Amino acid sequence: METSIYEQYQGNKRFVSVDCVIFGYEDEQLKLLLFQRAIEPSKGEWSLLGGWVNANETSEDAARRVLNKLTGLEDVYLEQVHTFSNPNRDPGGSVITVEYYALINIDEKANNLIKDYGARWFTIDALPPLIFDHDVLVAKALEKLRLRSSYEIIGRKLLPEKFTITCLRNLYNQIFQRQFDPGNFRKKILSLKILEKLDEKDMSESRKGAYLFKFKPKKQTEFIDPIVKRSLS
Amino acid sequence: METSIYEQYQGNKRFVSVDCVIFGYEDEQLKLLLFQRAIEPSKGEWSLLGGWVNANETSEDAARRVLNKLTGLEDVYLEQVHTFSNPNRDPGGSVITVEYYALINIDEKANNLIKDYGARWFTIDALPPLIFDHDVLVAKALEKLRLRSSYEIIGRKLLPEKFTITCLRNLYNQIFQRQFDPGNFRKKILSLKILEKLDEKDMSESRKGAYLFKFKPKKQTEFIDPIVKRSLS
DNA sequence: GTTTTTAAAAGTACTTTTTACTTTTATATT
DNA sequence: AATATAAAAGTAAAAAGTACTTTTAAAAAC
Repeated sequence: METSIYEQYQGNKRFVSVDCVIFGYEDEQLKLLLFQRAIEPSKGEWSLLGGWVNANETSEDAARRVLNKLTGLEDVYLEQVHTFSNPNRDPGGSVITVEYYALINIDEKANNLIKDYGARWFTIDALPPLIFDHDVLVAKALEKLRLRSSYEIIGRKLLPEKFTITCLRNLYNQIFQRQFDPGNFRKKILSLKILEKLDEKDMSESRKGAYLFKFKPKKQTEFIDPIVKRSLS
Repeated sequence: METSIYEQYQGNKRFVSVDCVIFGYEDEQLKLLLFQRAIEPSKGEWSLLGGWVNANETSEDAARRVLNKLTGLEDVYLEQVHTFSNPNRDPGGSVITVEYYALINIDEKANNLIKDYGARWFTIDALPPLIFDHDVLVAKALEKLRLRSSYEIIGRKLLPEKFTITCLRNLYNQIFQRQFDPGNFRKKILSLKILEKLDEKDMSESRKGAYLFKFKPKKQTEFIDPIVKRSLS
């Protein structure tokens, strides 16, 4: 099947892996799921969820496969972040890795499976030291998550089905590590008309209670003006 | 050097290549450099510039290496776009490719070298059929170029050192395939204070002549508010 | 040498969006 | 019935965006 010109390069074939930066949202905190590495080198240290890409699958297939094995979740939201190919990044061999971030709703049965693998959720401002270049991967994923969040109201996959505007705002506060103005945030979000107001209220946060919303079915009007302007200025 | 756990996976090693979407700007047109593929399969058909990633280099090194070989240019602006890993995307073998786009100034000596390789510049709205999934790669690169151009005034690498505002506007017209309002574009660009007005004028486009500008040294104030708002709306 | 022509450059008025607030509201708790 | 709380609505000023018009500089035509 492979032609001769390809054969000459057999010696240059590389290991290909995926690494997943798994974001979750729990207790009003943006969290990240980390694992204690099961194999040498650096066995036992904290790392992102990784896995090999088999010869007959795409890197995204591989990411879904490892995510599913560890959490049981299907249909996880995945976005490719970047590919790292420094031959020395992994002391175990010349591994090229394709990075993804995943957004998952922590309030799912997933947590049981996660425990079996010695995984733990960490808040993003208190991460332990990570193996290899995984701190760089985390930074890159967060950057990409911020970029996406500024063009699209993410939350569909991180929040429970019903949520308050305050809850969504808090998620954005976490992602951007700043405090959005409650009134202005509400006005902006509602002006996008991507949420549907329900008759139910959440009474846990105030006397008055806050109406619950849910996302309208994903379709048109998904992308918007940047939520956060002035990228750097 | 490689540990046993890695060795088990030798069979899953993959060919790794890079593909470069090379953008240039000439005759007020955004162009793309394409090559007639030198090896089977699909020999002779138009394709992006590609090459193998050697075991001891990063994909970016590889991209720079092949770009330098074909154009003689150093310090080309490169941005990683996406990684494609469908095992069937290349009929010649299970090749995973890391895509980059490059911005180069066509008015350079490069063109001589380019000719030796049977390469040609095509305007982006009149591309020939491309091999494999290269049309997808082109679309992805253009999308990324647009995203970047909306946050940063690109042009440093595509335009000659001295240029008029009209010239920069035309580049943006090309990138976004729309007509920006001359007055508003000028006002916006100048408000960013990233350009330095020169005493020279370009007299080729009008009686009055247009002042030439150059980019201020790259430093602060590189990222800006989106130039193009309402990503999709 | 005056007029014409051209695109550059500046200006203008209007609309929309953002920002930093204040006020009102609904309801559990005191 | 009064109080306290965060939700929700409202408001006014500033900034930014948009769709234009006017003025300007200089080459070319008359």
